[in-house]
Amino acid sequence: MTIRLFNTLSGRVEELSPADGRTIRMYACGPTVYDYGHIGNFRTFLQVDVLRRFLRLEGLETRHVMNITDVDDKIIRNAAGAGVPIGEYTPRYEQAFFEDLDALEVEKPEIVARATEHIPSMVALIERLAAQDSAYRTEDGSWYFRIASFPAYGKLSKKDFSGIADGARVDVDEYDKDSARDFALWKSPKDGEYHWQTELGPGRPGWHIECSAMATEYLGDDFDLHAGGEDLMFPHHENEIAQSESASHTTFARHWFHVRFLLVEGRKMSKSEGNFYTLRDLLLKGYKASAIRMLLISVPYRQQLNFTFEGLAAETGAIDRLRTFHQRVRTAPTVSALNAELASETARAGEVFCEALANDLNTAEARAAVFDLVRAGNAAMDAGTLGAENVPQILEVLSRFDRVFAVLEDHDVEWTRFALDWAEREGRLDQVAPELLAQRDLSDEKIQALLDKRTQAKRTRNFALADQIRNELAEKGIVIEDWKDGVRWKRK
RNA sequence: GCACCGGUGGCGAAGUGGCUAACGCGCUGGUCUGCAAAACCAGUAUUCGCGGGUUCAAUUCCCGCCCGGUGCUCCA
Repeated sequence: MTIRLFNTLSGRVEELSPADGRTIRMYACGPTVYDYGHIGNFRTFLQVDVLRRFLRLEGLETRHVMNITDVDDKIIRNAAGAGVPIGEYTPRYEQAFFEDLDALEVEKPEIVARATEHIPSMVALIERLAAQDSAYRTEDGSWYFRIASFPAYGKLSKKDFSGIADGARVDVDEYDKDSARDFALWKSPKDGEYHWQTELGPGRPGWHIECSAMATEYLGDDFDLHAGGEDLMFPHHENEIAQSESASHTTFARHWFHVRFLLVEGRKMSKSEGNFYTLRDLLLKGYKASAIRMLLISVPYRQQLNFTFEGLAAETGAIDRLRTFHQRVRTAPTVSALNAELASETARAGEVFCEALANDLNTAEARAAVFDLVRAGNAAMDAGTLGAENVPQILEVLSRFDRVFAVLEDHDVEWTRFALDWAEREGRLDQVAPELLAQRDLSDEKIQALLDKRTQAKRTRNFALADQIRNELAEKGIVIEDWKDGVRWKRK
């Protein structure tokens, strides 16, 4: 199937295909590991995950590189504040980042590259630029990229810098560089800052150079796709293009994928608005990892998603319904005759699912197709017309769905427990929802004992006692369901 | 201020120059139940921010306005 995706560079929806016919070589800007990731960060990583999962569903391979920025101004500042070297400061946040990705079922890229482990590649790239006068050194020993040397500058973000590129020199004294727009490739150390001794002199890399160097090292001078949040378009990605193409004299990335920012409760997310949430904040409030994933991927990546707690609750319900259906299809009684109408609805759901994703990753339409199948399937099961042959067909579509959405398998309880353990270690139990805290002291055995007591009460028609036990458990977030074959319960 | 994107039912949203405007959640009713819960079924926008225009026909195209968001000195 032809996969069509919006390309920021051309401003149009275009076919995405691997240059070599089978492997998509892609680079996605990763995190700066100075703090815990927030839901805005994760929307981007999740949408890239949806893309790579879909590419693989379509039979392509992926060679996906993600960088870890483990040296930059914020890290240096925070590490200094904590009184530790940056090499001791960043690993815990990098680890936390990957734990969060695990909780969100984000597949790990084939290659994860740390900036601090690729200094020689960056130095080599800067030297190549310097050799052709695209880079220059300033008084203090820093190196800058000369934007005037790259006429195409601005082609990604559609900005016109021709006025500057004309060679008109801006005030040199103020910036100590030739043009105000020129950006740092290599920063000389200020009073005792951490630095590397290199052929360029002592210093540390600028932010943009790490991505250029690592992308090229693992993917070659030109590759298929480059991804990131919309804010990175300018200047970060523009600068990557300038550096890389100046050095290689070929196209850097052919396709550029940018994920839109989200709103939280209708407002832009910011610490001052009080609507800034990390993944862990939400888990401790009692929201499930799967619901967070579902909400963040269900709105197509170019739309401005409004992230709300009501939406989170809605997705929890939607996932329950899907999981219940999945289970029901596997265990429902069947008849020998194929339900032809259901078979054709199943086939259509499978087709629409892939077509929607192939059409610029329309996740909303894709999941709608699956819910259509859920309704049709349930109706057939209610009517007792589910054919034995219908079952594998439906399961195949669900499997297809889940290879991209990854929400059918229930790992929610373990991730919530993980977050609770983390909160305890960090002394953050005060941030945990009371319901979750109450549940912590409630072992499965205790719950079972209470349920037995309730069943006994019901048997003697002592409904007042039975309901009292049910209410007590409900207050602690334990939901009871009386089924024909016995009592089931779950942690809400 | 300049540039770009969006404004669809109670909420999140898909979509299209003309077919009953998807889907999820919620809500209402029903089946089931001691009552619930869960599950299932049914119903739930004469209408797509506001005003004008183009057209046989606009939510869908154009113009203006209002509102939200993003970028314009490294926030996904």
